[in-house]
Amino acid sequence: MANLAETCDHPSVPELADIVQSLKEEIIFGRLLPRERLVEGELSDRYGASRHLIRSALTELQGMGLVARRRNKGAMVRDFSVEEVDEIYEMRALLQREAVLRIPWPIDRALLRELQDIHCSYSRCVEAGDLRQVCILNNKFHFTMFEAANNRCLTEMIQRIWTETLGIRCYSIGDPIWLGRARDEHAAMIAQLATGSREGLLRLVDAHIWPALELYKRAHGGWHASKSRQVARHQGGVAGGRRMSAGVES
Amino acid sequence: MANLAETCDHPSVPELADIVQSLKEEIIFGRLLPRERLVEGELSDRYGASRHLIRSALTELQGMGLVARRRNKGAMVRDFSVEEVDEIYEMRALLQREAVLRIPWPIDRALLRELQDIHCSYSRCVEAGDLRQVCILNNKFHFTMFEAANNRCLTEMIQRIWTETLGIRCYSIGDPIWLGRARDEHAAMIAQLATGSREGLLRLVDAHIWPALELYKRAHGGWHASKSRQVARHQGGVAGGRRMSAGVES
DNA sequence: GAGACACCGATTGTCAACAATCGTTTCGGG
DNA sequence: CCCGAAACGATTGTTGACAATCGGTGTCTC
Repeated sequence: MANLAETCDHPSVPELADIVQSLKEEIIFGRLLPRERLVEGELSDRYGASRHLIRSALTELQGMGLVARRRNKGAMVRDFSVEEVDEIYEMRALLQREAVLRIPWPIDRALLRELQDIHCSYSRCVEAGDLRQVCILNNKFHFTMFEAANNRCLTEMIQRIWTETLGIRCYSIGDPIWLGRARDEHAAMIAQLATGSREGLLRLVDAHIWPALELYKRAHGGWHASKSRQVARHQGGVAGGRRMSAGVES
Repeated sequence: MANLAETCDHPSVPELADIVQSLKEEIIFGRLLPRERLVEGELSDRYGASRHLIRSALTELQGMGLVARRRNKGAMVRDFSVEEVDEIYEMRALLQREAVLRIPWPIDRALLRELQDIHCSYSRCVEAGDLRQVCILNNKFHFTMFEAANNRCLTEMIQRIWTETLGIRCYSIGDPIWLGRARDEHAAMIAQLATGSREGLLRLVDAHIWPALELYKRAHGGWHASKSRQVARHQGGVAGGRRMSAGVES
C-alpha cells in the first residue's frame, strides 16, 4: 500500500508514516495476526520511537479500520467474524462492479498502456518473489483502473475496504499458486479492456476477489464461526470501525 | 440517545464525546461554515478543555471526514467542491438503493411498527420546531430502515457518507418547507413498506436525497464552481477525507 | 519603488512525567 | 478447599511545558 505518507498531509511526520507503514505490512504479511495485542510500550521499544508517536500510529490504523481499541485495554489487530467478512466482500463486489460500470468505454488508450506497464512490472516481481513490491503493484494496478471510474468517493470507499481487508487477504498474498492465478487474471482484464467487452471485464473483476476470501475461510475452518462470535462480543463496541451509535449526528 | 460514550467504547471519554458532538452540531446547524478554521487554542478556551482533548476531538472529526487538517497549519471545517458533492451523492444513492434491495420483503411487522413510532415522534418534533430532535429522529428513521438490510459494512458506509455530508445538508435542515416535505416522504415510505412494492420504496428513497443537494448547490450558486477549485488547491492534499493515492484532487 | 531576506508572533507538534484503570494474584476467612 | 476482597503489576490515558514550523511583516539594499 504504497505511499499514504506522501498524499496524506497531516498525520505523518516522516517517522509516523514509517511506523504506520511498517505495522500495516506486518499485518498484511501475517506477522501480526488478528486479535494480536499491540502494546504501546513494546512497540515503542521496537521502533525506538516515543510512545506518543506509537499512539498516533495506532490511532491512524484505527481510523483505517485495521486496529481495534478498547479504552484502558489497548489495541489489537482487528478481527472479523466470518459473517462480517462475507458482508464486507459483498460490498467490495458491489463497489468494484460499480467502478467498472463507470469506466468510460471504449477504454482510453493511455490508461490501457499504463495498466500494461504496471502489469509488466508486476509480473516481473511475481517471478522474482518480491512480495512487498507485488503488493504495491497489485494495488497500483487495481486503483489505476478504479480511478478511471472518475468518482473520488467511490475510489475512497473501495480503498477503505481494501485496507480493512489487508488482514484477510494475508492468507493469499504469500501463496505462489494464488499469485500466478492473480497475474493471469490481471492479464485477462487487460485483454478485455483492449479488445473485449465491459461485461467480460465485470465478470473478471468480480471473480478476482473471491479466492482470497475462500482461502481465509478455509484457514479459519468451521472453528472460526463459533470462536469469532465470542470475540465479537469480547471486542465489544469495537471502536476500530468508527461505528457510530445513535448520536445526534445530524 | 445522546450516548455516544456508551456505545462507542474507545475514543470517547465522556468529555471528548461531548466536544465531538458539539462541534458536529455546530457544523450541521451552520454555525461553523466550511473552510472555517478550527484553532486548537480557541476551542480549548471555549470548551474549557485541555488542548490535548481538543486535538483528539479534531482527530476524530477528521476520521469522520468532517474536518480537514494540514500539518502545522491546523484544522478547518471540510469543504466540498460541487463536483465532489455530486460524486458523493451518486454514491449515496447507490448505497441506499442497495440497502433497500436487501431489506427482506415483505417487511417484518415489528420493524414496520418501529418505523411508524419513530415517524410519529418525528412529526411531532417537526411541528414543535425542535430541530435538534428532528435531526436525531430523522437519522434514527433512516438507519432503522438501512440496518434491516442486514449488512454491517453497508450500514457503516452509508453512515460515513451521512456524517460527511452533514455540512452539505445544513442548508435544508432549517428550511420549514423542506422539513414538511421530508416528513411526507417518510410517510410515503412507510406506506410502501406496509402495503406497497419494493420498487415504489426504491423510488421514494432515491428521490428523498436530492432536494438537499439542490438546495446546497443553489446556495453556492455558480460562484462556488470556480471558487471551490482554488480552495481545493489551497487545501492541498486534504488529509480529512483520507484521500488516497496520487492526489487526484484535480 | 520593487524585490529579497530575516525576524516575529501565532499555532501546531512532541515529549516525558504523572495519574487513572484494568486484570491478576495473593491473602484471609468461612 | 473454596470464595471474596484487597493489593500489586502492567498498560493506558492525561497534563503541562517545550520545540518546531508556518505565514506575515518590516526592513534593507539596489
